[in-house]
Amino acid sequence: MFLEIVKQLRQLIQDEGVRVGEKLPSERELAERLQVGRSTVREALRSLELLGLIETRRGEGTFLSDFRKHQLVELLSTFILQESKSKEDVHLTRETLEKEAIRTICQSEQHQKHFIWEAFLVKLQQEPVIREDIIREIIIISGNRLSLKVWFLLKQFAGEPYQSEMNVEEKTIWMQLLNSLQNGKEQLSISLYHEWLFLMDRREKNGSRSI
Amino acid sequence: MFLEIVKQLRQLIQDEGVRVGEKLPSERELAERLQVGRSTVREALRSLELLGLIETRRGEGTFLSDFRKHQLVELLSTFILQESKSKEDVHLTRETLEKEAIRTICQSEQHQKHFIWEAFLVKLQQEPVIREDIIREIIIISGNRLSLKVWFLLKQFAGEPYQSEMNVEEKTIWMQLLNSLQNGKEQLSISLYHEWLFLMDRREKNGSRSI
DNA sequence: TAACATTGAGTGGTCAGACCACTTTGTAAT
DNA sequence: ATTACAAAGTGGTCTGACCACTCAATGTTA
Repeated sequence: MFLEIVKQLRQLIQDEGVRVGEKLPSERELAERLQVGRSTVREALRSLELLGLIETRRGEGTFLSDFRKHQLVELLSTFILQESKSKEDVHLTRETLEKEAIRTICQSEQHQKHFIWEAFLVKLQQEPVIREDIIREIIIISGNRLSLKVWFLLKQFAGEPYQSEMNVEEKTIWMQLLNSLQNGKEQLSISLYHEWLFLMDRREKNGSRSI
Repeated sequence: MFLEIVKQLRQLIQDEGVRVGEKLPSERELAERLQVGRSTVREALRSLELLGLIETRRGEGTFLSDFRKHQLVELLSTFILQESKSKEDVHLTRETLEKEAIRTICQSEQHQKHFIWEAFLVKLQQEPVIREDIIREIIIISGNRLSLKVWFLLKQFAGEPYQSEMNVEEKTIWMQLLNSLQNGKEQLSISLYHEWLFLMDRREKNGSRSI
């Protein structure tokens, strides 16, 4: 069973003391050492590669990669999102993550530290202001990397409105929201966020009011 | 690249409308249809198998399996969850989804319909009361299938506390929470939920107070 | 007719060998 | 010393060949 090979590979990596970034034995050598065919070794290696545990470079070899780069979310998303036909669900879940980021920021002491808002302010003041950039900044500030990853994926599925830029109305709201966040006013922040959503919604229905 | 084949396989599954438990085309047929060698198809299939997305039975064929059975968690958790920050992220994201479900229920008109609460009540009144079942019911009622799926995955990472049963204290809170939900009281519901989280937290630190 | 045994087609599991494209390294010519 | 070329090594892919197994059609027997 090729699962056995996966196991043996892990054992071999451990015994050999292969460290992150270092090279593994070649496929042909592994096949000989594990006493199996090369194709069997490859099936195991490709599985580990799909998981993001190893990295292969043609002509060079196979390397142990940093598993902090794991592709868990990416992988699962392709299978989860495929059946979730409802765009509405994607939207709602994405908005959930955004709102929670806002709440987290307000409830933590983070919002008091001025330097945190620097990047945010810069993005909001320069032209053009891309929605995606602003929201991403908010989630980064909230500090939950997993949320950020999930959000990033959902955003890709959500498509349009995020890739375009904010109009004057939206920017006004976000300036208020920034202020509200800095003062840790949760209720007000959420209200402003909802107000922004409402604006986006109307814009989408009315057609090309943007740009 | 074999990643391309993984992608194409997904597409094929979708186009063909293969459902969970049903049989996929044979490796030889797939090779012919995708215009690649059988070994390449196998590398892709074995990867999906390691993820638990398909199941192969010698002499019979390859079958689409329920993604909920995937062993990804077991495989990756040893690598990923070593940093305590990761664990915390998982917890927080999971709680985010749970809270949002509560909010959604309160804000919709759903909570007024009595029949919705039947399954919930049954689960809460019978013994033993498994935490996981209750929360799942809440998210189902909220109606966001995508959230449910993401939550399901995170729950597996979260591990312990969810698989055991509630004690008397917890059940009391949940009876109140149920009542609060039925009346659409958002603030109160969230407060009760937080109270429950606090209880779980304390229980975890104090050790084996449950069962 | 019913129960059993046999056979063959189809399937995944594995292997060996052959190319290909690419990278690295060693070697020879300049 | 630099450059140009050749060779070895590596992953990527395909082919064909077995094996072990399952299942269903077929044939055989009671």
